[in-house]
Amino acid sequence: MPEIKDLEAEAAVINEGCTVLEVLNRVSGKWSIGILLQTIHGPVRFTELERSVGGISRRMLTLTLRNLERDGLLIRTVYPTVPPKVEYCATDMARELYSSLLELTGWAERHRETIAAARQTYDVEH
Amino acid sequence: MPEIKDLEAEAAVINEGCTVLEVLNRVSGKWSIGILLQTIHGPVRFTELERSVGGISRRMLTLTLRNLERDGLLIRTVYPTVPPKVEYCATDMARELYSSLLELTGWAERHRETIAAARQTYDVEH
DNA sequence: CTGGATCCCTTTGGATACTG
DNA sequence: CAGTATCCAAAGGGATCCAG
Repeated sequence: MPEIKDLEAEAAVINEGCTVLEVLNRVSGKWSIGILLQTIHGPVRFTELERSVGGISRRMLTLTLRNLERDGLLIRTVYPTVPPKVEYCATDMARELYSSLLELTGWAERHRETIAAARQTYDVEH
Repeated sequence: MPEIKDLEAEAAVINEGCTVLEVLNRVSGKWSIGILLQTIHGPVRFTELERSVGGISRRMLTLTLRNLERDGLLIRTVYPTVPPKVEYCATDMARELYSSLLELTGWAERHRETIAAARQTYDVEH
């Protein structure tokens, strides 16, 4: 069915798929987006995050912050005071990513009912 | 820092975050996007997918297909022949989702170098 | 051909205690 | 305050065998 040209396009699409997956892996963790949300309006401290991101454990907070920092989505600033003070703030790149993610929110809202209906149908038949 | 209005906006943002997470959970599996890609240009058979989506096991192919079907992203058509023939095809809703996901590809490409640099910096410091 | 069922390993994430 | 270290439970996913 597909011509040569189509196969080339197909290969490109597959590459796109890989990239999409890479992006998703950056933010698909259980807590990544929640943390990003909190840091997008300005610097936030560790303990603040621990409270505002409900239910997260210290370990996962640290791990997620490290990953986001490593991907250049978060800036970590240490103030050498006693007691220590550390602030996390989203980068411009992260804010831009967030905008793209809002696209997905739009999609979800537009199709909310269709999805619910599909679930309904599927579950009835199984 | 935030006024009342801002807190309201904040609450909305948090909800958005949840919705984004819901969407991501639909396609964040190891294979979901790869499968979606293959079914977006037309009906594809089970065995075709098994071959074209490299490295996937039968179990995961079945599971992922079921999830995508349940979310209304895939239509499963059974032809009551011998041997059986089943075709999977992306819905319009899925195609639309795919477009939104391409936004993320765009983001990734625009910031590819920045991300790599951040990785570099981070890894050197740790 | 299209799966379902089972077993097992790896990864992810939670709870808790400890430290500069 | 801001983590690190350790242990443990749950989920994700691969390999294999079986069935309509």
